[in-house]
Amino acid sequence: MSRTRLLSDDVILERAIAVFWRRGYAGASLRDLTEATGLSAAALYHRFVDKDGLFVAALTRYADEGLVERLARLSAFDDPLKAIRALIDELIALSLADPERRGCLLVNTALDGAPMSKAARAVVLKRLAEVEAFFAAQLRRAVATRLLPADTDVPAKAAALLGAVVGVRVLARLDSKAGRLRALADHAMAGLDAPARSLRPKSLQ
Amino acid sequence: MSRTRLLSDDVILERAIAVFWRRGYAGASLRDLTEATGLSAAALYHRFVDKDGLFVAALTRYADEGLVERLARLSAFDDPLKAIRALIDELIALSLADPERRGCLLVNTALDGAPMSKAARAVVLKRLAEVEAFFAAQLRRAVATRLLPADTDVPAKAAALLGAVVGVRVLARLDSKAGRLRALADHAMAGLDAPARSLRPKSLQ
DNA sequence: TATTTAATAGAACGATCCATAGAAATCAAC
DNA sequence: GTTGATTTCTATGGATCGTTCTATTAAATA
Repeated sequence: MSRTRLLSDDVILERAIAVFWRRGYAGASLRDLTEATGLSAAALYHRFVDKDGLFVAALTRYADEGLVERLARLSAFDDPLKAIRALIDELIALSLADPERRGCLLVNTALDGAPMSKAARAVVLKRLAEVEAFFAAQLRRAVATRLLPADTDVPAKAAALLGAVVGVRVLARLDSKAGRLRALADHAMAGLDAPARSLRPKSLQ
Repeated sequence: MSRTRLLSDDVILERAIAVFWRRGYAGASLRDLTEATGLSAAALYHRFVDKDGLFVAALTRYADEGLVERLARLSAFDDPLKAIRALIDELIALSLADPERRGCLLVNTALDGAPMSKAARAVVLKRLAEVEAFFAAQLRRAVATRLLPADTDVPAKAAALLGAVVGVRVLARLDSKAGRLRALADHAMAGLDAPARSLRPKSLQ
């Protein structure tokens, strides 16, 4: 009963993601967005209310696209530790494959200081929490199958792994050769079956 | 032979740092900066040429203030591994002590997508490289004194530690209880004397 | 075909952006 | 007190910001 849309939401968001990814929220102007999407500002506003609405939609789609399938697929691995390592390796490969070195839109947004909506922040928190939950689930499996010691502090290790992933994504934005990122991954995995002990200062024990 | 300055560069940069830290580069308007510093835009431009000049000066001062003394002091530790751990712990304490949860200005800037000068990016790269160099130096000492195995891959481990620090700074911006950050630190230290082995997928060895 | 309804574009909005020009203010040297 | 150098403020420039108004287009329904 109405005019058909020239562009699907999919296409628009795909193009908007590229802009936000490259420029950040505050750095992405409406002009950038209209040029990239091929839609007028009025049309964008008609669909997404305002700039922040478009941003939240873009963020959500970015996570849906890059995270959901990946976590589901890796969760099906027989070896939970290999699932963890595979996730990190895939994110490294993604980072290295991007000639623009844009890192991860979610992580970039987490550090974006520009004033933005609570909704946008909430998306970031929720999606990173999904990654952490994935790690926790795999670690629990690993403990259950005795791949890791029974006294493993699963939440702590899951948080540490999330930190490692974030580290990879940030370093990937700087310059970082492939070797550095892999070193980070190796280090993160090595820390799993090596409970903190000798290296921890006495004062902190 | 001229009019005396109302405010020292120290004071101005201190206040400008607070603005850039809270808002990011693109998010910090000249209005924000003039209000925070108490100086007119013209006066700021007279001293720092343009917004980016002020930003670079602020970034540099931020690093000089937070990094130089700290790295020098910790380098004097007898135990190099304790020096590493102390740096991480101090950064965690700093992160937790900030009620605004602004993280680290250098790391935030590294991820800031907004168009900014090469000079600003260069400052970030240089200062984070200093942290990595500190880690590398301590690791070399640790190897020399047999605290770590002789075959330790120092550059790889240094990069991994830098990644851990970055991870701490990012997670600290999200919500992150103290426990999560300490878990990350524990994990990072644990990975040091545990060379990657069993957990590394066969395909990657 | 006429009507309805959503999607779109163009033009313009006020606000704010970064930046500058010119004058006023201040202090040291003479 | 005059001169000269420098800092500062006021005022404002043009550009761009995010947003909205109005009108047009195109498809679905009647």
